[in-house]
Amino acid sequence: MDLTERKRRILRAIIESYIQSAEPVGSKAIAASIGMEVSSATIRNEMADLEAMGLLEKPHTSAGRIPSPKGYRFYVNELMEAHKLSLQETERMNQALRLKMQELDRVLDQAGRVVSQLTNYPAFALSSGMDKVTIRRFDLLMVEHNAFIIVVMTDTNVVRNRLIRLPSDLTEAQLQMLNTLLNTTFTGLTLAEITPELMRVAQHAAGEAYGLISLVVSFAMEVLEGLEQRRVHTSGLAHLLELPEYQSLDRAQPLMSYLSEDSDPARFPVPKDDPMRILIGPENVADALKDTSVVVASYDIGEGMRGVIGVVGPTRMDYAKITARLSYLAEGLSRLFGQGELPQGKGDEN
Amino acid sequence: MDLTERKRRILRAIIESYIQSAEPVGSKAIAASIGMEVSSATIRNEMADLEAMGLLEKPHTSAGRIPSPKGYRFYVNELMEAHKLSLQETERMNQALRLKMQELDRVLDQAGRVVSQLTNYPAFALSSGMDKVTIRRFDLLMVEHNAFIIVVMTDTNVVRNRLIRLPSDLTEAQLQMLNTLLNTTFTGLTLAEITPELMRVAQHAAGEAYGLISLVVSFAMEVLEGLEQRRVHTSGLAHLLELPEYQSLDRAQPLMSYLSEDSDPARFPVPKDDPMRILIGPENVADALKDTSVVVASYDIGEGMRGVIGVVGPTRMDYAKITARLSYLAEGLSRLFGQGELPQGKGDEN
DNA sequence: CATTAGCACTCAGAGAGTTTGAGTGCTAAA
DNA sequence: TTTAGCACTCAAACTCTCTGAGTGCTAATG
Repeated sequence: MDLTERKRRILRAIIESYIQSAEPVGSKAIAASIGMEVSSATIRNEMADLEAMGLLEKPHTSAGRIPSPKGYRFYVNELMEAHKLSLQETERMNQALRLKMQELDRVLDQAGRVVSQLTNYPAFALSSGMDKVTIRRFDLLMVEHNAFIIVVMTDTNVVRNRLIRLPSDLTEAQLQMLNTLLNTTFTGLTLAEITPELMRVAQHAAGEAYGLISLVVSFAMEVLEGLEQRRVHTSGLAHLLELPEYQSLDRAQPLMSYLSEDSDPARFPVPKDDPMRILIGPENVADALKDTSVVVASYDIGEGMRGVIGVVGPTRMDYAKITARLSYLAEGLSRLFGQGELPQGKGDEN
Repeated sequence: MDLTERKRRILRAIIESYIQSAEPVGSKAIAASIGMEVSSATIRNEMADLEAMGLLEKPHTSAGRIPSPKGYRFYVNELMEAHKLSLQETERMNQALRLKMQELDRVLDQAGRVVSQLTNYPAFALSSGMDKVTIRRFDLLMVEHNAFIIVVMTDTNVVRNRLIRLPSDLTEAQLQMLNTLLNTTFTGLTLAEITPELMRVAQHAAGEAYGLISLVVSFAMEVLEGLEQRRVHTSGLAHLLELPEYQSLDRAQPLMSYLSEDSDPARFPVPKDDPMRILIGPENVADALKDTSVVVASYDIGEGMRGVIGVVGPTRMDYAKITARLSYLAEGLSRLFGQGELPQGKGDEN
């Protein structure tokens, strides 16, 4: 798609004006806005050309033009200039990143929330799961004569624990034995490899403490399961209602519902290769997103996992600004706990 | 407030009709609905009386009547009959409760989500924090020569852990020493009692390993802090838009925003004594809730904490149904982990 | 040949006026 | 005390008209 320099300038002016105002743009306004010595009639001719190429469209005969999805795509690929982040903006994000991030879940939630506040669009955050995680070691800590703590660590350095209370008493020696048995039998196995047969064999070996084995192992399995699971967090949904395109309930409601039912991570696009991806209108697979745009960025969470944060908005969203912020934040997050090391030297992997 | 039996029946019929339809109720409809041998004119007279008492109001002269907040209050206190839960409903809730509940945070989230799905109204869930929690014990587990796990257990039986990686190596003996020092110095203290002076003393005692002390203790402090914190989860916001009273954006938007900014738990009402509380329209403190009703139930989370779940909706919400469901769920939650014991014998306190 | 001025044409949206019908309050009779 | 009857009210829906921003086309211009 080749365009003369003038057409490019006009297209760009139209898109940027429409991004601002959400109102169809007329030839006169453009003639005035670009500092060029051409009349509105000329602009009209150019606009007709751009429309013929499929880059613009008309809501109706006597309105101005609005960009088509194809137009946005061209803008994003060729016309858009990188948005410079203000000091204020980066400071805001840095501050958000510095928050105490205790659990992965909470980090995601937090990340989504920050993005949403920063962009004034709804945001979502999800983690892509892993399915070859194994348990690296078990530790059993005696607490009282009838209670102990299971500590389980995976090969991806995730540590989880649970307190177990028993109806009967337990000796330190028993616990020790159990511990050894667990570490020899159940380490290095993926969730799928922990079979009922294996369980039966282990229970047999455990003698008296055979009931405890299944207790501990089922906890370990829960942990592995939890790591496989992908969860989505959405936030800032209410921002939708502030946008002129969602003043009509008919348009807001379906999208709103779609985004709220955040149970299914599959419905959210995940960038394949690139760290950042923009999906404009019909480029989205999901029907409910057909006339919205989605910008997603991915970041390294360490432990072999990648996190994804994204923003959903009308097709006329300010791509330059959004991509700048999103990628800054994604980078920050990568840095933050991609290495398992926080700037302050806190290695939180819980 | 004394009413004749007939007035009671009429008021109840009006309220229940309005709960269903959200449309002002006319005298004729009522005359037909209650199986009574009276004409609409009589009903009109009675309605005029009820209006004089402040139980009903008119949106405008030529419309039917709608209940006033006072009317709802009367209904809730005296007229409402307990809603019977269907087998299907209880089954649905039981199923939700049976879900694997790993972390408190997730439980809250889940509880709110279930309520919201069950009632078709937005729901919120929050935990009221504790501030006299202390650390009961520390355990340090060596993982590699330069990494160990901190396991911390509070007097409320919450167990948390973190993996720490060090730039330098560490001996088992050092770790042992550290462990003892921590257990003698920092157990039994609330967050406020862990003073900088105490830290300095301990660091001095730790000799070589003085840097590690602050690492571990600051993690412990984070844990205590986390338990003090109250967090809110809202869900099902999109349901608002399905209701006729929120078809106008002007009404939906402020409420939506209010509920979305879930950072501040203070904005959500917490029932003081009763296990269940109903706040009708202006009975709410927050301005944004002035013409909505809120139903909240609290439940025991064990560990001396109480959880709160609630539903927000228009004043005409179906109080009978909502209270029934909410209290069933709250009871279930209390049972579920109030005792620290799950039905299946899983004592999850992570 | 590209550009421009001029003009007729289009059409969504705002505003004004009209109609409709559900519902009320009052009065007089049962 | 209840009821039938009737005049009255008023929001909501509908229709009609007007307005003005914006277009496309044509003919003139450099």
